[in-house]
Amino acid sequence: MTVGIKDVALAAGVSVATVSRVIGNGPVSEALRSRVEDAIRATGYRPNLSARRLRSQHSQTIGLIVSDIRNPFFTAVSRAVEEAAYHAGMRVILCNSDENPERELLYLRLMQEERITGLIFAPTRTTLDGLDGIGLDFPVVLIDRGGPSGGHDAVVLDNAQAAATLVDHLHAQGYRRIAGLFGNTSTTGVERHDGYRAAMAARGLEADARFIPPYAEAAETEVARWLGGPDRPDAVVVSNSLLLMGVVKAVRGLGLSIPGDLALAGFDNEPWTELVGPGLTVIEQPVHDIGRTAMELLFERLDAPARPARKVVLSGTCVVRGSTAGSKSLAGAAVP
Amino acid sequence: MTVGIKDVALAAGVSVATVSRVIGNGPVSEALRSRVEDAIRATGYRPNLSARRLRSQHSQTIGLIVSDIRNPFFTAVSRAVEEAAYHAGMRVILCNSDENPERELLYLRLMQEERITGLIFAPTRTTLDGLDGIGLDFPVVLIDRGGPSGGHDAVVLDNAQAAATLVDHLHAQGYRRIAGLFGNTSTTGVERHDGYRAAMAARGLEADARFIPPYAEAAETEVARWLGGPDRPDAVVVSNSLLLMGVVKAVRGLGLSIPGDLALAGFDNEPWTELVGPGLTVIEQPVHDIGRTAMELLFERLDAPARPARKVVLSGTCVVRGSTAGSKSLAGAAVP
DNA sequence: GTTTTCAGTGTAATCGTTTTCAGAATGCCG
DNA sequence: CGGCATTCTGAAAACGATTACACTGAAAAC
Repeated sequence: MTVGIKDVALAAGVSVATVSRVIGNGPVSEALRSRVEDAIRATGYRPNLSARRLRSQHSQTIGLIVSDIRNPFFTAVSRAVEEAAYHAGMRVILCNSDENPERELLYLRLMQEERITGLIFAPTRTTLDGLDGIGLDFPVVLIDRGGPSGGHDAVVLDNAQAAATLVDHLHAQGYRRIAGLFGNTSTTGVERHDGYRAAMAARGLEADARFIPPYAEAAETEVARWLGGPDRPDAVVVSNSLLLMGVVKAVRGLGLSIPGDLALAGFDNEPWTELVGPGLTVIEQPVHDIGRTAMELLFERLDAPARPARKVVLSGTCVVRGSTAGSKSLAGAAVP
Repeated sequence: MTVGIKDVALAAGVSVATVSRVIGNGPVSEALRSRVEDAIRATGYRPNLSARRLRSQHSQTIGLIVSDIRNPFFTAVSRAVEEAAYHAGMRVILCNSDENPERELLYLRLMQEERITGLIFAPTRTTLDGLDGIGLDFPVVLIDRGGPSGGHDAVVLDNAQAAATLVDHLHAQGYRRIAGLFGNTSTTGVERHDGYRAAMAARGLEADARFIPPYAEAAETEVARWLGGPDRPDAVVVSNSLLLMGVVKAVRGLGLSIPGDLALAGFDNEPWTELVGPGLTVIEQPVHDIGRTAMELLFERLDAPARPARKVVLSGTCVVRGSTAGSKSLAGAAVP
């Protein structure tokens, strides 16, 4: 038989209300408080969170839905979120959607049943579009995928600018045939593509972009074909680290060198990017800040439900490494 | 006002019991069932999980405590666990202990308050020792760190054998001065060290092992010092991927080459190990199997609480890559 | 034709807390 | 010394579901 608040009350010779007040730091005389605390220790009492949540109507729980926790970006964000949550005395429910709208719906439903306090969510494009129609009764903060400033708070990277930075950097290093490889499920891919395209246009270069599914294998086969074809690029901007990995594999598979045969620039400064080949040039996202800011937005929203939605745009830092060191193209460009 | 089971009952013209039975697939006539289902849809009713758990005394929740979800090993395991859990209609509570015994205690307490059904746990050595004294009222399955076959179910890698495999492989490639670098917080470090030491002894080689805190930086400085010292090894067996990363950094920082100046063999076949330098030789752990097996053990334990504890030992696969390609030592060994 | 089953349904008790409300005790003031 | 805040404390009513139990009517068994 598990010990409940009644048993503690009995042991301490007080009412259950008093025990509850001791736990919740309510007004209790010192004498009783210590008697109750002794009783709690003696009985090994642990409050039942389900009962507590039911009665108090506070779940003290925030939901976190990401596409895949194995993506280091989300791993890092989730740690930041959890840290902030536990500091605020809250719990986190983590769900992996696998970029699958059905699973997202399933988990949104779960969140409602858990009566969560608020949600931090990195939705697919399809779910993002229908989000307002679902009738969620808790605030939502979008991360990573902001969308076109819908009615929700959001914290995102300045994707367009980051992509443009990479293009500019490659251009400055003398590369001209700069291709782009983007994931096709999230809005980040779209935004980064836009930035890429704009920067290319600004330089008077011809854009050559492809959208593919967010798997390393997809990138690998795509790039292998690309490098064998007629429109062979001499540099590639890659939309995320998973795809970047695929590209590296393809290049190595073909026995080509980085940056000699193909320069590479991507997103997410993961530890290994420093160690691969000459080091990979990447945009470093402020992952921890993203998680923390999302929690801040959420808390502020809970404080003031009526305030207009805000979108926080953080900018990334360009970490330059050997994978974009100039360049035979530079020499080539000097010829004519 | 949130809609409760009463509102649904009212809308459908039935009692709350009937609504509850519809939800729980209890015995209800077809006519009423569809009327209730319509009412649920119409009202947008979502059952309150706290209430349900309180009354039914089933939390349908399993706990998962790991040291750090950013460690790809645990990331992968957690996905496997979640997958199995959601298949069984259960939820997962994930906690990061950061290898900190205090936090572990904190989270164990949380688990009790959540009245979880069972726990999957990768404990530090200190917590493992005191685990029986805590009086947990749910079954525990240990992962990654089994300990000396305590009273708990566990699923672990055959660490000693895996480490020995790496030593044997390095020996076969002609290396003789084979050092070992191990994490000092978990039992895995200890077991891998034992395997390393035994294999070295069996070959008549002198072991040279060091235990360090589980951070890449620690490995980096340690190895930098090591390579500058008099006992400079020509190969290193490294206990986990975080440390392995540190070692690679150190070697590159010193401008040395792999495997020319130092051969490397480690644990965990993460995607990037294939891409670094000539590729890193590693022991691949069956991460997904570990998670799945842990859940299976847990379910079986729930079925049969009395059955004696079982320890499942899985073996890893040695993935050979360039970082252990033989070797100037081989030439050296041929001289005398 | 009467008695048993039995499937389907409703009523009310229950899970373990928090919280409202009212009462008891204390101190202060006039 | 009586009245009035002020502070603690306890009894009892929620919270929103599940489930034990009693009941109904129809079908089956005698």
